[in-house]
Amino acid sequence: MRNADLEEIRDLPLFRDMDGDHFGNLMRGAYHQNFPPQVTLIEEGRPADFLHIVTEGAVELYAGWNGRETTMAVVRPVATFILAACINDAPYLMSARTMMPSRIAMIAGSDLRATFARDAAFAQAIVRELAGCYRSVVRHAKDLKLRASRERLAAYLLRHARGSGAFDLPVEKRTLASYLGMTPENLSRALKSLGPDGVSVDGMRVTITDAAALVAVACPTPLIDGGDGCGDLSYTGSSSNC
Amino acid sequence: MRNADLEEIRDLPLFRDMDGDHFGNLMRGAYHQNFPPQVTLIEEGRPADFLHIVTEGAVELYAGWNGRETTMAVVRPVATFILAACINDAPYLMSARTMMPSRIAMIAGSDLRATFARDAAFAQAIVRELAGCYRSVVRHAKDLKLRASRERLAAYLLRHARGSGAFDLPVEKRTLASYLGMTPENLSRALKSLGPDGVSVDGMRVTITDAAALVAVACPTPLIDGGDGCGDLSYTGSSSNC
DNA sequence: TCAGAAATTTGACTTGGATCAAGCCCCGTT
DNA sequence: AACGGGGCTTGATCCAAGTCAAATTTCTGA
Repeated sequence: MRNADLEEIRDLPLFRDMDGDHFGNLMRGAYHQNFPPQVTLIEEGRPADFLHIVTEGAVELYAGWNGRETTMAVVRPVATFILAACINDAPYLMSARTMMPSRIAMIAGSDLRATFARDAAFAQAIVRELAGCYRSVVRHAKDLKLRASRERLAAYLLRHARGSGAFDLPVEKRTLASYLGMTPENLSRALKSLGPDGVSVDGMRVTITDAAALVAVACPTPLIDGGDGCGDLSYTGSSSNC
Repeated sequence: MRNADLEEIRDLPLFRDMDGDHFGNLMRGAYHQNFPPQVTLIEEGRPADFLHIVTEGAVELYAGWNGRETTMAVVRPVATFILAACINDAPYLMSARTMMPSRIAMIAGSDLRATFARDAAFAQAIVRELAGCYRSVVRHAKDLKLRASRERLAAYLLRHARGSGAFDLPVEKRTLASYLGMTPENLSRALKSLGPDGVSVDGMRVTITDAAALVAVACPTPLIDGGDGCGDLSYTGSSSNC
């Protein structure tokens, strides 16, 4: 594994505070590979053999049932995913596929479990990580249960407008639709319907023309939209999606 | 605090393996109180001062937004709740109220954080607990996103039929409806509509008259319905709802 | 640069589920 | 036994969102 990659991984909150030797051991037993787009990395139901870390590209976490499929999250560098399944040595609850050419590091789940039993600092980091992930899914569930799809979309746009009033959607619209729990057709119409509420769309480019009006639709609250960290569709940086 | 209660709490997977002195210290700083029904124990948004443990009765975890409200889980003895908020020293994401006369133990969040930083076995137990809770909410989200309400209801009934074909609903129907993300009216109609699919209802009593037919509707799968532990509406025993 | 494929949008239509409004039933109280 | 209240059911209606189909734009690869 390249030194630059090792440093990036070491910098993650998950690994930052752990013992250096332990980190070294963990990484010695790790793989690091390039994958083309649209490759399935993980299939739900399979035993959780590896903790995955995206170092380049982007990975979609999704779940299926009875012929239907839904996007649960998108993971961007540098971040880990499916930590929880590895810790519990339980089957993955979500599948994962690359969305573009990606570079993925894989750490054996057994090594992970052995290490966190020995390294208190690592165990603490895992605790914080998992607690953050848990809260992130709770927010997602609240979003789904408490808001209508138009409101979810409005809130999503506000979460991503951060300061500047214009930004590019981080994923294809059909993926966004799936993440928000609606059909692409409905997303398209909902976007248009938000025109009078201060949203203008051109391709992937979204401009908030009237933040106050949009806020009135979305009623954003940190208890749903807030981030202590990981989770949302475009999250980039040092956190994980379990 | 009564010795019997202490032992019950000590028996939880969360506290079982930790150092005896640490457990003692934790409990010395803890409260244990009786509450009448319909008392609000926690309001979402408040700082997470205490880890709560139900030793008797039942507690509803719910969340609100913009005048709407939804039930997220019901916690029964002996189990903890809102662990994640305490660990992260972050605001509660859910409110909690007693559903009947209940007895609740409360452990100061600061004690909790101090102890898990010092006690590796405790940290490990927390890791497992949180991983289980995380997976439980992921299942809930998958249930909401992938199944229609009739299918969710069918799956719920199968989860609770465990062996015998008849059981009593563990909560009022309106609470069940809210948990399943539908209105009481819709639940009532959905229950009736499952008649031809092997469900007969009399008040709180549900009888599965044709499990195969119901399975055909629900398509149950461990990746949504499975339990590695906590979460569901009627879960009783040694686990938690973070 | 162009052909073909994929993604998005639009339109017409259907439907699952919400809403509103009675009415019913169970149950504990007086 | 009558009363009252809450929860549950039923019926009528409405609306958000899904489905199906076709047109259009965007992207991609030869």
